[in-house]
Amino acid sequence: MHSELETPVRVRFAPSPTGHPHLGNIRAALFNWLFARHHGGKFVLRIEDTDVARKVEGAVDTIVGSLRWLGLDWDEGPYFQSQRSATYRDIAHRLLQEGHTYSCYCSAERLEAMRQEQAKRKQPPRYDRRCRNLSQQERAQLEASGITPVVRFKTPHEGETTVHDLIHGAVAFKHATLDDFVLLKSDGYPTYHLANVIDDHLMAISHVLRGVEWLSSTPRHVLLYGALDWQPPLFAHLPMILGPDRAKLSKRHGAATIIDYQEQGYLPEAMVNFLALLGWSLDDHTELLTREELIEHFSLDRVGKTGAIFDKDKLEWMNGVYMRRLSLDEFVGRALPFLDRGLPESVQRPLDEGYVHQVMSLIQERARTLAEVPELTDFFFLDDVQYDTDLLLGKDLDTQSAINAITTTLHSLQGVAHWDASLLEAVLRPLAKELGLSTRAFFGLLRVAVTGRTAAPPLFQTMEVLGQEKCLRRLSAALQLLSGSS
RNA sequence: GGCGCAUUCGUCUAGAGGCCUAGGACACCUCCCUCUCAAGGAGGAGAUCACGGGUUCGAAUCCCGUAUGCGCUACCA
Repeated sequence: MHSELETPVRVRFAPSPTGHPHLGNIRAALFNWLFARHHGGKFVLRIEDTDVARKVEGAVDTIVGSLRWLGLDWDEGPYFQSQRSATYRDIAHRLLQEGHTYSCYCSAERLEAMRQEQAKRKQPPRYDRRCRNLSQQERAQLEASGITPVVRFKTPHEGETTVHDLIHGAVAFKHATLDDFVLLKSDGYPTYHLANVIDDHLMAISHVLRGVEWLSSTPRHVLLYGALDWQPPLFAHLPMILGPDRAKLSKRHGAATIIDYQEQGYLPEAMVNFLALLGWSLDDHTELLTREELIEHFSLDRVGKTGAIFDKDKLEWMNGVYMRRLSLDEFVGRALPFLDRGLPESVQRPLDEGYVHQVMSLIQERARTLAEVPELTDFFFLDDVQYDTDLLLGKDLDTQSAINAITTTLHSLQGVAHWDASLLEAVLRPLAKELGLSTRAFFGLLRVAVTGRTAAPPLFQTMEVLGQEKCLRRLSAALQLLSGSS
């Protein structure tokens, strides 16, 4: 075991481009990044694209895009394992010469049949090592038949390997429960086990921080390091992020990729804060931490062991907090793309920036995500508002008094010279009294008339932003509606 | 089936033998503020610390079993 003082911290995020990175992957990336930044070390990005068949087009772009969006900058890479085949072959060759591996000619069909047989007999499915002790002659024969072999590792039959995990402590695995795993596939590409060990060593990775689903294969890696006579890195297996059903998070659980959250209007800084708290905590009360605080305090010994269900409600709350903390300009800048995309077609583009500013100042503290900004504010941008006439009438407001109230309001507002919130309030509040209506009923009526909805930003400010002309027009329209229905 | 890991309020978590009649946060409920909605403030409900045995004067914390969940068990990563 080496000390942290002598070895510079180098960690890596090594996703495979077999799909878009989901929250679990990204959380692993975040922890690696935080660990690197905390220790002043390096964060390396490596793409593990050794599975040609499962490769997904565009996945690398999403990986890069996700990291960029969250601000997880890397110091080296991306390295692509698909471009390092020669290295893996060389080292596999060395392993073969040193007697740590052997070629296996078994067909997929035979392996499948073997596994079925084992399952039937309730035996653990494991390669039966048929090719491990082939005679020279048998080997030559198989070689001549044109079969391209895979290369397997000679796992010791006896003994055990103990993995020293920084989070879980010592975990022992009996060699008898491991099988002769494949190092080189018949297509010439290495398996994860080989490529991962070689690259981590060659790239001088000091700490491997990865999901706990890798814990079971770590003894194989440790065995490989031993065979190569290399010093293994330190391991830390991170707890899993679970779906609401407590199963490993996947596409089945709906929004699982980080890009989904970007589209749903979450702020990257909120996302980082939230993800950091999934499996890590500072103390018994701190929930909100800036990126700098996260870097300053992050440590492996405060990483938990238990899988965490992703709690979207809490994310929403946290996102709201971050949205409210933004300066108005900043908020407008972030909301603009969502408005552009989310507002009805009928709204004239480009949006008037000054007007957007005024509107945004009214809903900044009300929105929990950027994606809900358009629906929260569309009435500010539309020419007319549609709503159910019934909304105008409350429990203590009949049609006649509503008509009366709006008519009076229209009169009072017609001549208002300085259309601003305080003046509107100065005019309308006394009016409620005159009309014998509660402010609740009266302002509620006006709110529906002017915005088309029962929940909106404060009435007077809303009216100020909407402007005199639009307000009067909508008030008149409400009057029409009421007259028509009576 | 085998191997491994995990198990504290619905959820995220604090807790590293006495500070715990278990703390915080989200969600939920009530009240206050109030023109509605948010935000904010004050309260509330919510966990026999999976269960059973030990160890100890004393256990959520240590040990051993059991149960449950999850992961791995591929020429996937």
